[in-house]
Amino acid sequence: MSTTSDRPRRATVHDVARAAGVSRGTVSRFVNGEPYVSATARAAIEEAIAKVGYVPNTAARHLVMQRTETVAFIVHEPHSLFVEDPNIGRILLGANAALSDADLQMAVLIVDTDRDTDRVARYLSGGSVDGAIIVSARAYDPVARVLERLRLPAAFVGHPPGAASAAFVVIDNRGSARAITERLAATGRRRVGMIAAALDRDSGADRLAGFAEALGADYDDALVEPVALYSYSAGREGMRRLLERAPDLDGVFAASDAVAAGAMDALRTAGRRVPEDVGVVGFDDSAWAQRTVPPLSTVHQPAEGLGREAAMLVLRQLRGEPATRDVLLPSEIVWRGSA
Amino acid sequence: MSTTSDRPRRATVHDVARAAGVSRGTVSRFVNGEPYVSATARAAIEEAIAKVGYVPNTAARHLVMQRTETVAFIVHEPHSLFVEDPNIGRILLGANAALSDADLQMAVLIVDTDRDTDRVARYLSGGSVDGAIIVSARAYDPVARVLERLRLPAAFVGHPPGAASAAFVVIDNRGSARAITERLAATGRRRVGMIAAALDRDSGADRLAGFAEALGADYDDALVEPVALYSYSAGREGMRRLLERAPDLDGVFAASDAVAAGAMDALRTAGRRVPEDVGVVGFDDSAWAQRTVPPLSTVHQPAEGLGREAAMLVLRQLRGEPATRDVLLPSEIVWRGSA
DNA sequence: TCGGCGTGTGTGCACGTGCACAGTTGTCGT
DNA sequence: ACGACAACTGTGCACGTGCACACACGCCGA
Repeated sequence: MSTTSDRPRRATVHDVARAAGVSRGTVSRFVNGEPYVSATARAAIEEAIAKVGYVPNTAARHLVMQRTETVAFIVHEPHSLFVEDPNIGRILLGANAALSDADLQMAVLIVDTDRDTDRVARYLSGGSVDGAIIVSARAYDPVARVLERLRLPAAFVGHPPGAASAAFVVIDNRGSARAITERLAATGRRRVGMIAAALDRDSGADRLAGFAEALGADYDDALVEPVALYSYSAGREGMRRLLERAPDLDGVFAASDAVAAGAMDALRTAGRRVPEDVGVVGFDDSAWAQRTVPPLSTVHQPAEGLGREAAMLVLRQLRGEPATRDVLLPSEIVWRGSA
Repeated sequence: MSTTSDRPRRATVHDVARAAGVSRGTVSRFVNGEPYVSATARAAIEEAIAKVGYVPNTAARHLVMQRTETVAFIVHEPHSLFVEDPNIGRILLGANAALSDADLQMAVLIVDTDRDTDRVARYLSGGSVDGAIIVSARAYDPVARVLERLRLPAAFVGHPPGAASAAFVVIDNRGSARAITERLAATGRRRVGMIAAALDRDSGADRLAGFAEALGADYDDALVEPVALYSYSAGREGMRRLLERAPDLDGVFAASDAVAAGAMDALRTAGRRVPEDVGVVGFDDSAWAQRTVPPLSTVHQPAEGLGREAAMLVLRQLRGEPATRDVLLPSEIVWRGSA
């Protein structure tokens, strides 16, 4: 006798109809809040529902409605970073809040290996979701292509890869990077470097572009150290290498707060004081920023807002409203003690 | 014309059957890998599936199979902590990996407000999931009661609340707390205090019990500072208050690494050196532990393993196997520089 | 008195699948 | 030559719901 089979049979609309002495149709109308249900019927059905413990069957409803009331939240990121990067968690929470308010469910899909890609593509094709929110997709993301082929309402956090004609929500990475680099330079730094992360994504490339723009003629290729991920360990290693190459460096723009925290660790190990010897600025204003010593000067990024707005974009498409194509959220510099 | 309606009609088993010149039944058998499908039929169906781009409809399958191939991952935690606590993310990843391997989906449900509780209870009752993994449920958790009423296969990370007859996976919080407190005391500390968090949960209460056990006759109520959450800010505030009350304190056991990190911040602000003036130990061995200065001595908790084992417990129940009632995962002390 | 209308109710069909069952072949042993 | 049996295929029903449609009733104006 399996645990599954001795689970109590779930009550259906038939059971309610029988208990209330009306027909299935009337129960259905009541449940969906339609008009043309008499007061006596209402009362009888209400009581019957409570008595038999009726809850509409989701699968049956999905089948007939051709809707699942579920939106996929796709994170295209190594597992380790999903845990480490507080931004992703905050984006997820923002999206979840907006979807919950609209009574939609969220299905979290974490894409790391190629096997995951196949699994997710199959899942999306199976009609299990009405739409999708995609975080940190890279160039020529196969999942993004599947989404486009299915014409599934979607919204990207960050610029969509390739020429995808999809909605997205962003902050001005380039302008913000330029602004904070200028501010760092204005503290009197002569040799300013950058630990540039995730250059295969727009966010990473734009932050580097803004950095270069700010320095203008002073920009020096040799002071840019590219690393793969927005992670603590990448920041530490990057800083170590950069310091070897340019020991006279007196300012660093790290592509994210996690990277900056790692960089500060490497600077400390190398015996440099922050901010006396080297000024450090980051990007994101995540939980990292307030817990480094000294606290980090950085660009505040409204992570929950990004998630919420992305969810809104999907919801609007679901309602058939003309898509607001892209949303730009404001970001601002937060100056603390690290520079 | 809504965006929804001009989405291409999805191919069904009928379309495949027509294109391959066979009947629905044969296609169904092929798709589900059943025997009794001729080689010629196989080839024709395979080609037809590729041609029309067929993917089985999830909702229809769920309806007829009375199974959704989905397991809920329920986090009963304030939103802020979901982002801050790396443990939850790691538990989630471990569970997700195990479920993915079994080709099951994961639905993340975050319960914070009472409104969330209702929403989640409704969702679970709707038959949308085959089972559930519950993280950090508190005493008399209404969601846990719903689960029990529905007889839904479930597994708790940590002890289930109340007298729920559910499976769970834990570490030995009490024994580990005792061991690390003894080790801390053995470094010659005379006045050892504790910042005790989340006493309304077994994990929190057990860690306090282990602490008291270790000190034995030396245990002093006045050196225990209770705080609500396993959070950085709670740790900082708790340490501040504890230090006011007991300035002669020379050792602290913090109930989690995040709490310990906050405590170290407060100690630094108060001008105490770690570990010279005050020895600090934590619990979890999360990302926090390796990034405090100095790095934290703590209890290593196999967070991903907890998630994976919880998923396994649910999977076993789903297969109708007799439930392994509880799993105890090993934990060990990691000694670094903070004590 | 009768047609029309607004209100309330019941019934059949469709959604796309899995599965039990009933056929239809062909082969092999007696 | 004929039944038994294996290999394969097609058809009807069920899963639980929403929706279109048909129908029943009371009331009002002509």
